[in-house]
Amino acid sequence: MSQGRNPDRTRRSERSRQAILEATRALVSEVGYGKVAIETIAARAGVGKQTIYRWWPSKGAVIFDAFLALSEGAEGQGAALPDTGDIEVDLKTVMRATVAEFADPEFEKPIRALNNEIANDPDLAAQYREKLARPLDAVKKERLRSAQRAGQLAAGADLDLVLAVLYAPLFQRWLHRSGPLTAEYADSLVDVTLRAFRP
Amino acid sequence: MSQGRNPDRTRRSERSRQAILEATRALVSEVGYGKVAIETIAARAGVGKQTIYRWWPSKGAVIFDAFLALSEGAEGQGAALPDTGDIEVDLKTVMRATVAEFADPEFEKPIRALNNEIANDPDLAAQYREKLARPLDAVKKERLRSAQRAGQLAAGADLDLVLAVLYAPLFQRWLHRSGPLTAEYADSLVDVTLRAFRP
Amino acid sequence: MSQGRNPDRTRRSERSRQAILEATRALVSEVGYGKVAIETIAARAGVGKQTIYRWWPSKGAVIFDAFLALSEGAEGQGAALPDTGDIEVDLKTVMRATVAEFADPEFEKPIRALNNEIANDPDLAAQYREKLARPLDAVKKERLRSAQRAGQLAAGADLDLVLAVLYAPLFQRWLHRSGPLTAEYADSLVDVTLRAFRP
Amino acid sequence: MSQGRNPDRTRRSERSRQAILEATRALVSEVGYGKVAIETIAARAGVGKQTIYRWWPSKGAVIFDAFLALSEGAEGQGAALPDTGDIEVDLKTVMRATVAEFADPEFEKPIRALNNEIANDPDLAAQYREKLARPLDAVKKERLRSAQRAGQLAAGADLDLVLAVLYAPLFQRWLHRSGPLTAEYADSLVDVTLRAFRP
DNA sequence: ATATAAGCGAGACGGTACGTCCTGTCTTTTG
DNA sequence: CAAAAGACAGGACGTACCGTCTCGCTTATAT
Repeated sequence: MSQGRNPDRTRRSERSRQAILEATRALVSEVGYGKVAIETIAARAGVGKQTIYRWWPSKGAVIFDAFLALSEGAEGQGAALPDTGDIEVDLKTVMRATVAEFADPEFEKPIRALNNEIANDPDLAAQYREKLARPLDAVKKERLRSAQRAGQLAAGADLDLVLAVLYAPLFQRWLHRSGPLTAEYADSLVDVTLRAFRP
Repeated sequence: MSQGRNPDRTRRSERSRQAILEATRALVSEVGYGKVAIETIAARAGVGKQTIYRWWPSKGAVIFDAFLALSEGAEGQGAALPDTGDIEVDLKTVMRATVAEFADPEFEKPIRALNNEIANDPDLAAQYREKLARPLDAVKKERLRSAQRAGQLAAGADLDLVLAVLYAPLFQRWLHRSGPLTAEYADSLVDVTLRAFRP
Repeated sequence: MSQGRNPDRTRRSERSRQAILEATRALVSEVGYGKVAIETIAARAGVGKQTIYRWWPSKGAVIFDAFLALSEGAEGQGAALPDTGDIEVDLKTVMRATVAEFADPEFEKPIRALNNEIANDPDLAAQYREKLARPLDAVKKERLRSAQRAGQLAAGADLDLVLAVLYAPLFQRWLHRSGPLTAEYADSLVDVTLRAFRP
Repeated sequence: MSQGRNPDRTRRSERSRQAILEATRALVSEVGYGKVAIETIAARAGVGKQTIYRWWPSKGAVIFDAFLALSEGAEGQGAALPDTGDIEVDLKTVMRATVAEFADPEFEKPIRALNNEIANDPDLAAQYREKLARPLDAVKKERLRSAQRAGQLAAGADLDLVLAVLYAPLFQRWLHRSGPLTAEYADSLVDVTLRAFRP
């Protein structure tokens, strides 16, 4: 199906849309989720408030979109996980990177903001799963399937469960600040997972 | 938060304190976390706003206290986990109960509210860990240690990690609504965990 | 405002013009002057907002035109005042009719709206005087001149002043609601005027 | 029974009330009635918007109060009209002063604003009549009664009607800008009135 | 037993932000 | 190719709460 120009007949201003998302990103990073006001976004974006309310149902939706849009390009490029042939090595590489990302104070506020929206709005959660989580998981599962083929992972393993065991503890530790996010922790999660799902 | 050791120290009105916590619980259940206003709590509790501000630093702290107080009794009573001698059976019992609790629509809003506070306020997160999570974890670890002694669990297993692998996937699925909370899911988490940490 | 002498000059849509004026009249009657919005007029008239802005400089001008247009026909027809030969009788007839008109709740809102525009916009006031007040006054003065010729009114009387004494008290009483608008009041104004200007 | 402290003691801030009225007066004079915004009044007065909405039902009421308050002192002092014994001389003095006042461009905007409110809000009109118009009329009627006693005015004259004939034409000329406000016009109104109501 | 001071209910205050409405301009689409 | 449809930046509306600040009143020591 040809991509083409957008045949949809909305008269929506792309310029304003971009300005709003950009201003939102900037403000969330600067003052944190709770203190971002629609009025401030509008002012910063040089946009009338109505233009925001016309296209988004809530502040949460704007913030969500702002960061969703940000990640939409990345996902296409970093399409595949490393595959050295050794699943343990590769997972540790990936998990350590994830740990580092979470630990980066720069991303702290935006990620918490995004998470907040997801946790409190079922609609946004659904969007998140479909547009962000699922594609990212697909990439990871691809690598896991490769490991299954290589006999490094149980053939019958439920890959969603594998991912949950791998990532959920890390996520929870970050969310509740219940412990330090270290490379060691990343490694031990990989170890546990591989032990649980070895052939 | 909940008052100090010496109750004679202050002239704080216990009646007002209870009314505030009770009103807060009711309001969170009725309208959800985001829409609870201090003014509404005060009105519902028949209390001046200042009485709230005098004793709690933020709305989050009130909500947090409201539910912390609720759980404070429970923890003492249900002190120990079942111990039939079979760790798999016992964990499945406990996990299924947890799943049921999360799935209960009645507790949906309060637990999300509480989680919200924890995720966004490091101070409350610390309190949560110390007053709620740690005691509950201690009880579970006790049962795990019993399993270690019985040779059903690796002797050297990091029990915090065991609990993380057991509970975090469930928590994340609930938080992000990424799947149904079923007894089957509970069971598979127990299976995975025991496989990862068998002697 | 109402269109120029040469109708071929512009490509203005007469259909739209009529629809706008009609919608304006309806809305003023329904919700009163203060609450009539250009957007509502446009919607009701099935017209783009721009079509209103293209031809009128302000909301006041539209409202003014709407009622000016309404009176434009009437003035030509009811060209002359009754002339029974007795100025007192005739003036009382006319004044009682005026009182009745003002007292009609149906015309309350439109007349107040029109007056509002006149009182607050010098340009509209000038138009009003020229297009509405002057012609109407001319008709009345004609009758007064007839009375002068009949020796019922001082020959040198300033007819503008006569009309002012006759009508201004009535107008003010209506505008400020400072008293009831009755036939008796109409009569006493005629009596006073004739006393002041008898030959 | 001792009077004591004021029992209907509201907690209303007199300071804020004054600041609001003062700011309103200033703004009406500066930008005219139509462009005064509640938000601007609040900002100028250093007051929260709610403090205005708490005590006044509408913008009109604030503006009305602002100018009512202004006139409240004056009325007590300038209690009596001049009484030289010659009603014609005294009325001309007073009417010329009134004409001068209306002609003063300084008072143009406030008086028009006040009139606007009265013309469009029956409640404010009632207040106006009672608090401003009636007391002022009472003073004038006192002088007219003195003239009746001196045989310069018909004993049975309806004094309200006398005042209407005297003032209404002037008021209407000012409101609709239908002619210049001159001393000559003032004089001729006095002449007409005295002719109509001579003994 | 009495003053005295803290805590209390109440609620006004200066503010910030909300979400809606309308203005007057500009752009796109349609008949 | 004119006009409807309607998006846009801007800004005021009136409401809801924030967190602070008196008010009088009650109550519970600490003289």
